[in-house]
Amino acid sequence: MRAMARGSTREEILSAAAGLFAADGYKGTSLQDIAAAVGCSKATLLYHFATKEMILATLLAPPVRDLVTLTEQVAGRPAAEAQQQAIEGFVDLVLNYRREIALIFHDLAFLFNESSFADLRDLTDVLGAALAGGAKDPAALVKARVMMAGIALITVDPVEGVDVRAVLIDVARRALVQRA
Amino acid sequence: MRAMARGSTREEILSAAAGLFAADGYKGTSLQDIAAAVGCSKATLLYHFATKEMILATLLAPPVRDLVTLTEQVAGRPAAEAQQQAIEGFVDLVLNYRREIALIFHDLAFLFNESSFADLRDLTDVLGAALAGGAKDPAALVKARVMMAGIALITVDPVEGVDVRAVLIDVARRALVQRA
DNA sequence: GTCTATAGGATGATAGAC
DNA sequence: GTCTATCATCCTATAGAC
Repeated sequence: MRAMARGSTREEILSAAAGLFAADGYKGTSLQDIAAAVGCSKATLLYHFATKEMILATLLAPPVRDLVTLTEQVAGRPAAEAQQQAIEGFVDLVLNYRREIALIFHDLAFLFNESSFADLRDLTDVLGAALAGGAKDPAALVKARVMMAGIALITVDPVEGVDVRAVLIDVARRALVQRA
Repeated sequence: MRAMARGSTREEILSAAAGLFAADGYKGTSLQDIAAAVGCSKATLLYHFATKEMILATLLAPPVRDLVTLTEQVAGRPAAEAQQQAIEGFVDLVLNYRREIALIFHDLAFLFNESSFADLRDLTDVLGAALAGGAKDPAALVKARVMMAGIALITVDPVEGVDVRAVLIDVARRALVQRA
């Protein structure tokens, strides 16, 4: 047989890179790391992809494409309908591309896995339990985590003209507190 | 005067590092970058801090300390009371340490600022508007962003034994959809 | 298409003068 | 305490043989 049925080198590179980027982040992964995982040389990587960043761009192209599609679908619909569709569409998109999205947040994993900050996970688990309001089911814990992460992430890009504190508390209560 | 009243070199290093880590991430910031920002040599940095990681650890110590305090405070209280306190306490903690928390998520900023992915911000803005359900006020947009980020971040650390999709859709609806 | 070899530069950290 | 000079290592990317 001339070539292997599965996985041309190019696809093996993408697969290995996806795993390494998700585990160690983009900057935390070197061409050497990818080459070792694939079992080829760095030069081979750069034969198939012009630069390291092109590997990342190729990996992220499908989720970005789906995001474009989703935004097009919700555009111009009645607000309430668009909202429901945006919620379900975004959740599905995220679940379909877990690995690609996880690599965006690699520093989080880095921190949680560094020995010096190992307690962090325990701390957030305790806080998550409190946020779940005593509910012990996994669903409540997932919701608590979603809210912790979401609140933490608004720090990346501040918003003007709002009482951010009040808004964050409100959205967390809506999401987490049982209605009477 | 023997020494400057404000900012010993050590504190100038911490201040410069905080800004650079937040902007470019921990791995994306070199000792050289910090030294240039402070106006000293790399050797001076490493006189004050044993390693680069020690600079990060020093920076993160206060928020971690506050997180410990918060978890202690909610521990052993009635669930409903603990929940309210956890929500407010966590929001305040995040707002108090915006910069320190932002550095954890630097890859996000990296992606959004890379020219190849410049459209991403526009896309998420459109999706955020849809998630806000037609509401135009900044508060609704903040809530939409919180939910997008929170949902995206559950990919970092999957949960077992739940219908994740259903839970995510439920928490997003609770947080975002106006009640009748 | 894949390799070895290497260019050319940045990195974290150290040694030792002042 | 701060510096210059340097080490040893890593990095992305290229050149050229096969």
